[in-house]
Amino acid sequence: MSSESRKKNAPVVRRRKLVEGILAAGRESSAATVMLHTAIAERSGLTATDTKTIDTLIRLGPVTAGELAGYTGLATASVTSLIDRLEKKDLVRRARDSRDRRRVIVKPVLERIADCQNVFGPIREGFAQVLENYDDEQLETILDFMHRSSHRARQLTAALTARPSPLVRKFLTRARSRRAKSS
Amino acid sequence: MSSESRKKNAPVVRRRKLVEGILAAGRESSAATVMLHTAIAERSGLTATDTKTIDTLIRLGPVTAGELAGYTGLATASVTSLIDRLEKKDLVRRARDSRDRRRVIVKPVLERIADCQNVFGPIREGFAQVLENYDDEQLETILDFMHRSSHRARQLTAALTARPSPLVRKFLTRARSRRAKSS
DNA sequence: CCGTATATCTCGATGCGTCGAGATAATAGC
DNA sequence: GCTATTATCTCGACGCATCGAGATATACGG
Repeated sequence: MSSESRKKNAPVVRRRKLVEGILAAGRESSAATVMLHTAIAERSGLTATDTKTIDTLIRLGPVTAGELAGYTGLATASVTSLIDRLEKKDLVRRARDSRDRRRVIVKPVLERIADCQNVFGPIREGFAQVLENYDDEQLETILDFMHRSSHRARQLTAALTARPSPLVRKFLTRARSRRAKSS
Repeated sequence: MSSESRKKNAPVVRRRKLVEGILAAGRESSAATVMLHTAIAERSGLTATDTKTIDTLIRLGPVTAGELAGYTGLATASVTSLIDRLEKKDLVRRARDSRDRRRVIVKPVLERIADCQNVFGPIREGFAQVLENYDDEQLETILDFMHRSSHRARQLTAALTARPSPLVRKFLTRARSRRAKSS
């Protein structure tokens, strides 16, 4: 954990600066990431909710419409039209659960998604180029860092989305939009 | 730059795997980032455009309303209400250009922004913790990587946003939303 | 001064995502 | 089989960001 105590002396300052720099760079970087994703979504004619949903589906695989409502925090009615939108673009497909035929299973159409993100062609290549600047050991570090930081990002997201309770959340949402109007 | 030629042999495979892993992790990570930002924005009652604008202002400093229209790709009417929204929350302030009093200079209220992102308190701390896993040299690598990759992200965003010409873009935008409806 | 160009704003309209409430279909218990 | 429950969908309405067109204010050239 802490291995800075046996260093000379100024190194502590150096480290502080490093950490500071990375945190700043992190903000820049995530802003850039968001912009990039926005651009991609716009190109594909997707909304923020759409891309969020697709990301979720990629991570979790097929889920039911109800579960999607849970993950996205949307009303079931909204989820229906969300699925409609995505299905129209063939990014997901509806399938009925054979066990419980009321259920709708939403499956991501991975080829189409990857394809639609063939925007990702140039992007992939672009980032691959960036990686050429590092040796294997450094890449290990980077990989490890990405895992850790994205894990942490998810934790933080969950904490923020923190629905104190499924119902209170509704209440808060309403209060929020009202506030925005009146003020 | 390239120092892999004097390595043994199987390392090539290992490197391919590493790069592959990082690219995959990168997608995961940026998805997580987007989600986190969405959550933050929602908490603050901001729209995607709002946060994008704020990011722009942080990077560029004060700009005129017209320039904002350029950067965001919005109509001037939209920019007006955009500034209204942000000003209402005191995240930006209007100031008249003394040289040309027609101009409205939009200044980010950095304290308020940082404050509003005091959501960033926990976030900052969260990521700082992640950094404790690495020694100084590794942090250097990470910092360098973040700079390079966010720079690349901006390039790619610019390429995507690529307005073939200021006017054609309008046309494309219209075509896009129309497509979404008819289909 | 006076007309033209520029920068922003106002206003009314539109599109889109979301929601609540009720409808529909399928399951589960008795 | 009948009823209560669950999962999703349909419908109508609403909020909000965006837009186009015209209004207002300022700058610039003659």
